Parts: sequence; structure tokens; C-alpha cells
Amino acid sequence: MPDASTSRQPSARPRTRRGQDTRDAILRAAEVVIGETGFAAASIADITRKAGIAQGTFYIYFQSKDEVFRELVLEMSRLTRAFLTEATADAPDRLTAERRGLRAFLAFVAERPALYNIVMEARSVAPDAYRAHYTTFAKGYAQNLVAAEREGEVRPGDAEVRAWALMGLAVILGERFAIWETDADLDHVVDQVFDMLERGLKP
Amino acid sequence: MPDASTSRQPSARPRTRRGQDTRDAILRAAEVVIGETGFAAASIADITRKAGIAQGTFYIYFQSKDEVFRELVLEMSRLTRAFLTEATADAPDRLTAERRGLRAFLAFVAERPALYNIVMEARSVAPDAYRAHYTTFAKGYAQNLVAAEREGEVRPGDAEVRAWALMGLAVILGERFAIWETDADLDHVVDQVFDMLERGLKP
DNA sequence: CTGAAACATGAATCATTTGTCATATTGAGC
DNA sequence: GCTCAATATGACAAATGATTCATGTTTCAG
Repeated sequence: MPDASTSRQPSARPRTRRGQDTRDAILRAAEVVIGETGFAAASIADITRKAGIAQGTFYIYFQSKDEVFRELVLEMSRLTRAFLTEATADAPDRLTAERRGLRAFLAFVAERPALYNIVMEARSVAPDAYRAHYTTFAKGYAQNLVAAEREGEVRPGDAEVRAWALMGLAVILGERFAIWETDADLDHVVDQVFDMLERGLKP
Repeated sequence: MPDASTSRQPSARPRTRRGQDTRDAILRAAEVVIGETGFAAASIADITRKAGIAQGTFYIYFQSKDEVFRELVLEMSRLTRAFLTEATADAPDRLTAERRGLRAFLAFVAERPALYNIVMEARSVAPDAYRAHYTTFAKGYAQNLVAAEREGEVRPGDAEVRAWALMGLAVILGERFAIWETDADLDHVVDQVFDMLERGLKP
């Protein structure tokens, strides 16, 4: 067992308010710098400069650049789920919940593109975290669909396949209509997608 | 105007069979090395070792690591489109073509995960190439949908939104069912997706 | 055959950055 | 107001890996 009293673990939780603030400052700076320039191009120097601290201070709170990155992915993962849970909480039925969820997701992406970029980049930088993010998400999604099916709110079908399909569609629509194009009519996008999803493409 | 006769452009086309072979060897090695370990982790040394050539030789054919990468993205882009065009060529109607297209795409991804990884990583390594890839793809996709709509093969709707939605869904299904899980029942996945897309989720 | 262009080599260069460390400073609890 | 753990500093050692280059070898048109 490591002796935390003599050899303090790097990246142990801060013990004072001051420490907490510094750690937060690093995370926020990392979100901006990594989110804007990408993981590879972002240097620790960039991050600490933006955070207004010395380079060495970084290593008091994180073992490596990789570690902040993972922390940011986790943060984004939690945040997105919380946001969507909130947004869909009092929907009358599943399809309405899905619609509101997609709308909220697009708004979220437009609001914090940096965090979105970080999750996307996690695919190559921290594949396990990336995969965990989507898998967790998909699980909840599928559960909702199964429940909806039981209630007769959607036609029967493979909930897992559907969940992944719906996530995928949300992801790329976010990229296309909330990041690349910054003034798209998101309500129109959602309407169109749900016209397709609810009633199908067949004439 | 640069004088190509005295200062040969690096990355000019090879002029002999031998040169062509070497260039191809580099591309194939780069596909494997970058596709498996990621752009950042892949070193020129790794690539040239795998290609069986000296490090300096690399720079006869490519200006930088970035340049091979872009070339690979382009290659993948062309290849995927050709493959899908072929796979959907003699479909009786649009929805059948879409179905066959998705099935073929999943098979393609399962077959060459390295190339797929490269396109995904392009999002951060070569954003313009990444975007060009999807935009080109979406354009063709949307045209097909517009035509199908005219023929009365699909219900009217915003073809661009639909095109992106369908692409997004294919992308993440590829990741989930062709890369992460290597023995998924791809026909089942396609059936389920098309049940949803054709007839809709509403009971 | 032959010479010039094309191609190939790999050691050396060079720029970049990570992560460390010896040395301050801060502030909470006594 | 002292003391010690926590926090902060910034210069620097060490590694890394992309790119260059001076020199050799191969190819092929004439």
C-alpha cells in the first residue's frame, strides 16, 4: 500500500480551497486549449499559461497530459447525461422524450463545442474512455426504448441496434448543424429527423 | 513558377516503376501503422521499417507525416465511394439501394478497420480532409434522395438532413458492430435499422 | 553502353516538450 | 505568531522523433 503521508500521490485530490481552485483552473484551461487546438498540438505550457500558473504546478494535480484529457472526457460524459436527463425528464412519452433529447443535445454541442471536440478526439487519444462514454450512454438509451416498447409507445424492435443508430445520428447531426454551421435551424433539423424516425421513409 | 527540372518537388509523382512501388509500399505501411497505433504514436521510423526502406526515402515521396495521412484519407474516401456505388448499382429502388449500401459499408469497415480508423482520426489531424470526405459523401447521398423523392420512392422531406442522419447512423453502427464487436450479425443490424427507417418507430 | 535523372541510404541535426526538482511561498490550525 | 503540510515556481535535464543531407546505387532513354 502506498504511503500517502510521506510520498504524496501526484493527482491526489486537493486538500484546500486554493488547491481546488487551481485544479479547476487547469481543467478549464485544458478544455479550451485542447478543445480548440487538439490534443497533440496543445502543450502543457499552453495550458498552464492560460490557467495563469507555472508549469510545474500542473504536475501537482495531474500525472500527465493524458490524465487531464481523461478527466475532461469524464466530465463531458457526466455533463451530457445530466443535461439530457434533465431535458427529457417530464416528457409525456418516449418519442417526445427522444425529440427533446436530440434538440437538447444539439443545443449543448453548439454551446460547448470544445467539450464535444474532446469527446470525439478521445476515440484515438483515450479509446477506453471514449468507448465507455458511448457504451454507458447506449445502455440507458436502450433501457428507455425497451420500457417504451413495453408501454406500446414504439413498435417492437432490437433496442440496442436502435439506440446506437439514434446516437450515431445525433452525433453527426451535431457536428454538421451545430459545429460546422453555427446558425442552422436546429428545430427544423429535429423536425425532419423525427418525421423520418416516427413515420418512416416509405411513401 | 517552381523549376521542377533543377529543384525536384518532394512528393512529385514517381517517374519509374520502382518509384511507384516504393510509394505504394509506404502508403500500405502507413495504413497499417497509423491505422493501428494512431497518428501521433506512429513514427516515420515505424512506417519505413514496415515498408522495408530507409527513413530518408520517405521524404522522396511525401513532404511530411501529415501528407501521407491526407493521402490515406483521400484514398479511403475514394475507395468507400467506389465500393458503395458498386454495391448499390443495380438496386431496384432507393430504399433497397440504401439497405445494400449500409450492408456493404459495414462489411467494408469490418474488412479494413485501419482505413476506417484513419478517417475517424482525420477529424482532429486533418479537419479539412475529414470534412471534405463527409461533405462529398453527403452531397451524393442527398441527390439520390431527391431523385427518389421525385420518383415517389420515399416520402418528401429535407434530403440534406436525412442524408447526414443516415450517414451518422452508418458510421456509429460500423464502429459498434463491425469494429468493437467483430462477429456481430450484420444482416440483423441492417434489418433492424431498416425496419425503423422504412416504417418508423410509431406503433 | 553510358551518363544523367531518379531513387535510396542512414547518420546527424534540430526543434519541441514532457516531466523533474530544488527552492520558495501560503495559510490553516494551534 | 509559529509551524508544517500544502501549494507554487520556473529553470532544466532528458527524451523524442521529424526532417535534412551528403553520399551511394539503380534505372533507362538515347
